[in-house]
Amino acid sequence: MAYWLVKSEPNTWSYDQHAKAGSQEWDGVRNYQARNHMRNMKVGDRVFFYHSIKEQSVVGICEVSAEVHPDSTDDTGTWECVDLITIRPFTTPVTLKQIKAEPALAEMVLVKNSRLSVQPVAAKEWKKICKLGDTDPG
DNA sequence: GCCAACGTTGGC
DNA sequence: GCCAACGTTGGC
Repeated sequence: MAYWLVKSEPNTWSYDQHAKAGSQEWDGVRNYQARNHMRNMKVGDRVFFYHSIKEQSVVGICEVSAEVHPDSTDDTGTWECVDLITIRPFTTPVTLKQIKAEPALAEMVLVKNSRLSVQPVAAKEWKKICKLGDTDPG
């Protein structure tokens, strides 16, 4: 099983909104690197949900509920997306500040390339962040 | 609100 | 195919 991280501005689409929506397309991604990561996602992979801009913290865990398929909001046929379903919110959201302060997380894509909206997460990083958030990693 | 970093576009 | 210009993102 692989681990990932997706980003969203909570003003545009928040973890709570996604929780209410159930299994839901992760649409609107218009970046080739991000799309390529989504192409590699498998059903059951775990995904961190990160709130950018205002909150700047990892707020919850999702699971891939459908493999990559055409993005219904794109009529050019260029862009694809997966479906995600929320699993559990973090007991304590883990802030970007905490992540940057943690040497074991210095190599995270979130730190190195803050603009990439869909990114891989190493198993070690996954465990570490779950621990920081006092949340079950499974 | 500013600005740095990154990705994309388009002229040559 | 290169590179300058532009737009967008997101941390500060």
